[in-house]
Amino acid sequence: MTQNKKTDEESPRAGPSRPARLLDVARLAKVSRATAARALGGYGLVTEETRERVAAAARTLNYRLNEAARAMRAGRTQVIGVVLADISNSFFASAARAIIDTCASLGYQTLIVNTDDDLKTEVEAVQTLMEKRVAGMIVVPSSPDHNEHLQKAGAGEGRMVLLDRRIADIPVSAVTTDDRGGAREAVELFIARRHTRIGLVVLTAAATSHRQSEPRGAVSSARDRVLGAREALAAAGLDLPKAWLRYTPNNPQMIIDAATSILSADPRPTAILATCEEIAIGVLAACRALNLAVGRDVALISFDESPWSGALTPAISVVQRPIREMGRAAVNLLVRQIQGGESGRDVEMPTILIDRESVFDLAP
Amino acid sequence: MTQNKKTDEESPRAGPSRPARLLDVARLAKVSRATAARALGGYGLVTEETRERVAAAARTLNYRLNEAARAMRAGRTQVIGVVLADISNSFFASAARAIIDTCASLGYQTLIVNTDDDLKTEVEAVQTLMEKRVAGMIVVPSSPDHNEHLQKAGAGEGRMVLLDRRIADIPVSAVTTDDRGGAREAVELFIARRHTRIGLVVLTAAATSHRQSEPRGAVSSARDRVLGAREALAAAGLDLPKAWLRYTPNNPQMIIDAATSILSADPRPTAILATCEEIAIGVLAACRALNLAVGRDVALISFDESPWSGALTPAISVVQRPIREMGRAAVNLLVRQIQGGESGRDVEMPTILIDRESVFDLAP
DNA sequence: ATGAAAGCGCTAACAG
DNA sequence: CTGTTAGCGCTTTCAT
Repeated sequence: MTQNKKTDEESPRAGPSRPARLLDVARLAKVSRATAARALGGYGLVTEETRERVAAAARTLNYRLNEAARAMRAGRTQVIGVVLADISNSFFASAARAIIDTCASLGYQTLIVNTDDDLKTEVEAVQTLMEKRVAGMIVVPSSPDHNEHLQKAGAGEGRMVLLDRRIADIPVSAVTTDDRGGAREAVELFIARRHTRIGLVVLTAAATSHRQSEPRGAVSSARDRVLGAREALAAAGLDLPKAWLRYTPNNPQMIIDAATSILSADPRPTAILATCEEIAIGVLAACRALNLAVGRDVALISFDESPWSGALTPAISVVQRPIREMGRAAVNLLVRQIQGGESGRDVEMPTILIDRESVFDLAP
Repeated sequence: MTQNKKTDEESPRAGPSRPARLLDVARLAKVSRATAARALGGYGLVTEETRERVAAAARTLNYRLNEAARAMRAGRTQVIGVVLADISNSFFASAARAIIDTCASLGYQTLIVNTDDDLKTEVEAVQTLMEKRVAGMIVVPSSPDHNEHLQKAGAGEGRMVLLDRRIADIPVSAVTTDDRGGAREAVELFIARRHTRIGLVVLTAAATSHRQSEPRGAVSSARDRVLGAREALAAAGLDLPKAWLRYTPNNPQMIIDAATSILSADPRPTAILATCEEIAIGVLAACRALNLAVGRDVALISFDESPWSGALTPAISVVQRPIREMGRAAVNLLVRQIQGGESGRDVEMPTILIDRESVFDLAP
């Protein structure tokens, strides 16, 4: 026991397989652990010469910081939590791609949770992520009303950024798109092509069956798109009868039913705005079943560009949103909050209307 | 300093916000940390009565194990790494959904890395994940040849399961589908509908420009699909001229070019098998540009069911693969390896041919 | 059956 | 400018 001081020296790690620790680096560089930490971490005071010796030692030993240890010490991890409805949905998948890559480039891991737009699952997910001491989270909120869990998480230690959907009156910044403007432009295009009977199929997590009136829990992006469409309609003195507006949850058959119901109205609309890719697919399916030709009998514009929209015959016109940029922006905003403590302000990104063949001109 | 023993007792954690530690639970239950750990962890010997007292204490304090501390102690995390080409691709997105959910239900986090099917990126990703001490990884290998990095990771501490693609001669189990059988059935359907000029567009990460001959780095799934198609062709005494077979990397324009080139051959095939969704989209686009109608001029079968395949006019026939089940199986296999030490064997799942309208009957 | 105590690898407050 | 040292919360011998 008297020789304990030398124990370190006498027990080099067994086998070359075991990864080097900070202590190993310090020893090789002939400095203390503290100095090595300072040199590597780039904080505190260290001579240039020492710094280099330590760096060299780290390189030869192929040293990599043990993140578990750091996380434990710091009481928080290098993980960013992402709470979204469903990663297999193409919008979220694209956003996730951007988020993951941006996080990786900034040294963060990304932990993804699917909620299927269920509020209870979301609350639990946020709770769990806080317990896991994530550095921050990016949340696509499933509801515009219930936000206590977001308040709590966003206000406290855990930083938060909302994606795709805003929530009024809470101090959490959001990255969204100009959904209202996008919808307005889309409807304006219909009108310019002389359509006057214009229908809307809207996806909402909140709707439990297809309905005409706006469901309570409609999320900001859905609401804004309806709002924008109504604006354009009103500006042209056009009406939006209840029979031409349907809300539907994200279920293939229910979407088809909603679209079918609109297209079976008398008179039926000659143009339809679909608030997302899933809706557009449902409209396509409904048209098929009703033997209506998109681009000839029914004009169609969908939100969100996807790989197939330009490949179909007719090619589908879309309101394109900068999904990758949104994901990137969300991460940057969040990381700035984590590191700098800045609150950061909301970001709203522009949409682009891509006019293809699905919007035909309705001769007068 | 003499009173140090009592320090613990005298300093309850500041504020109720700070999460409870094991020590807090132990104190409330009037046992030592060790006993509390045993009771909660369900190992070692503990009286039933003590166990219950500890459980109750944990419940009242809302205790949750600090994973960072556990990870540090254990030298490994509760994280499963997933290395795939691109999470925004619909096949991988669906697989990821299943993987994430299954992992979550088993208490694992999922860390996803995108490689864009680039070998160098993949090698780095595997390396990084090992350094992060993940419990195991699920890899979609970008190449059938270069596998030293997988060998090293899979053989050592880090457990590994391959997804979607096999690699010969390495002791790492894989979850795949019967791509060969699927392709065979697809071509047999073409033949049953009296098609004799059948073309193939194949996606390979390895191809640098579209080519007729099989590129060296073709991944097992791509190779098997070609193999299956050739089998069916051969069984019917049919030929596959070079002009009707193209390999292309995953780039929209290059895919369209490949499809266009096949459809411009003289004579041109009346049926085309697309090895994945992206290829199908490219074929659709090429047909559009060449003014050829799918389902009338060109029969089409694609691998992988997607939301739009049934909604198009004509509805597209597909070789459906059980993507969710594949993801689930991969996680289960991996976790069994992690926990039980079992090696686990390869899993090959069946495909289902869904016959819709894109395969018309070619009257003799 | 239970408790005391020794670390896992890292950081930071403090002393030189 | 550098070293000493004390933990972060958990697990796991080794005593009792």
